[in-house]
Amino acid sequence: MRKGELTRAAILEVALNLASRDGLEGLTIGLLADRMNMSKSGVFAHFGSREDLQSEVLKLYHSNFEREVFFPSIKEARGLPRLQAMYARWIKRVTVEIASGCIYISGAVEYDDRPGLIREELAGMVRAWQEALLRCVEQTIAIGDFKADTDPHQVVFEMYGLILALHHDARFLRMPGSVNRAQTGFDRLIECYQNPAGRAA
Amino acid sequence: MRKGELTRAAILEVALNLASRDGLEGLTIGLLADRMNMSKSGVFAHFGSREDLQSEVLKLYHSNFEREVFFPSIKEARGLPRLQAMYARWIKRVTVEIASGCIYISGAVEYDDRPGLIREELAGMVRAWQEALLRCVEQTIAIGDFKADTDPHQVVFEMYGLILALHHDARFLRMPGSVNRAQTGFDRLIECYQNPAGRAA
DNA sequence: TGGATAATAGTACGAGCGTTCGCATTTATG
DNA sequence: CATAAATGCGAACGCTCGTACTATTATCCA
Repeated sequence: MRKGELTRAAILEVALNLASRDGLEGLTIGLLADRMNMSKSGVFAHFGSREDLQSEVLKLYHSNFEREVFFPSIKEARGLPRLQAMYARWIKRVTVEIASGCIYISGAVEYDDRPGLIREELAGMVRAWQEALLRCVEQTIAIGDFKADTDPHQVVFEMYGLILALHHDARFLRMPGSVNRAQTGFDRLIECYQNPAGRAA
Repeated sequence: MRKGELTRAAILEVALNLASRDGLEGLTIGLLADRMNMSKSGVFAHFGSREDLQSEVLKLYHSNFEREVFFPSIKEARGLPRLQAMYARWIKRVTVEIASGCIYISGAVEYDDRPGLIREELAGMVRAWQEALLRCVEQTIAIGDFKADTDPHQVVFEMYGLILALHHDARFLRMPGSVNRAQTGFDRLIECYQNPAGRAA
């Protein structure tokens, strides 16, 4: 019982690395077994199916994302400080993932036309993150850090775009300076929507 | 001689559709043969290898992109009008591709860590498009439509981000209103960088 | 420490992959 | 019309995939 859970966790960690590089659809039990110095069936026995394995990897990625980006940020003060913290931690994470790959981003492409459990789970997680951003922007408006006529969906849309561009230019095109551009774009975004009167609260 | 080139072109068109949906790596000779009502070997005989097939599909996609987006836009007047035309046609194309898939975008994820001919070709095309945008932005600055201290790379970066966000939200998350947000974001971008004095030319 | 149980290895299967090759058929040309 | 070339089919190869089933080995608890 104890040993099993241990190796299962070890398998999942290696699987997360492989899936980050090759995508969840590129994750293969054979390669995973090689990396673990185990037999295919030995690895497979820990999961009911490949889809199960993918789902567990996805959940692991999600909880890592929450731990590194979301949870630390909501400790910041509501409004602009919290929004900036979210974005800063997000960029920090994606910057690391330029080398390893980002499952939220690669998964969005892999599963944009592939129905099934993984697609639904992944879309749920991405939507949850966007909604967390949305709530934060709404609070930023309500507090008075952003202008009252700000469209919160628009802000989230553009934030996501900056991150996607960062991932694209840095990881695919290997372009230097992308991190700075993602930050500059966010600064300009804030400047545009910021309330000149300052917060009313 | 004649018949061969004809079916080859027909194969490439179907292959482009499949690759748009499933990605260039998801393109399979077996499925392609089914769609063509041909045998696998019959399809294969038109190309030296699968990589050749992928490369030809990619070139076909590229020339379609140029024909629909780039070439019509450079007929517009240099500066802001041309930049706006480029973006408008780009959005129009991606809007259609929300249903079919965009190979530039899916390919960027598929090949971000997969070295080889296809990666190099794809990266070259994407870089060429970004450089075309870059030149256009530089002209927009030189003409005086944009402020003189505008960073052209930053503008291209943000334009690309808006398109990526559009593709992500509309195709993966099936979110309505994404096209409008991509347009709104571009309008705000122009407003930020536009020269208040107007063009000096 | 012994016996139940969990964990892993080994093997095999059927399917799909890209690719090769020989043969039939269609096509274009003298 | 005949003939040479172009074209496509069918079968097979070696490989990898996910998965199922059976042994064997390691682990845990009484």
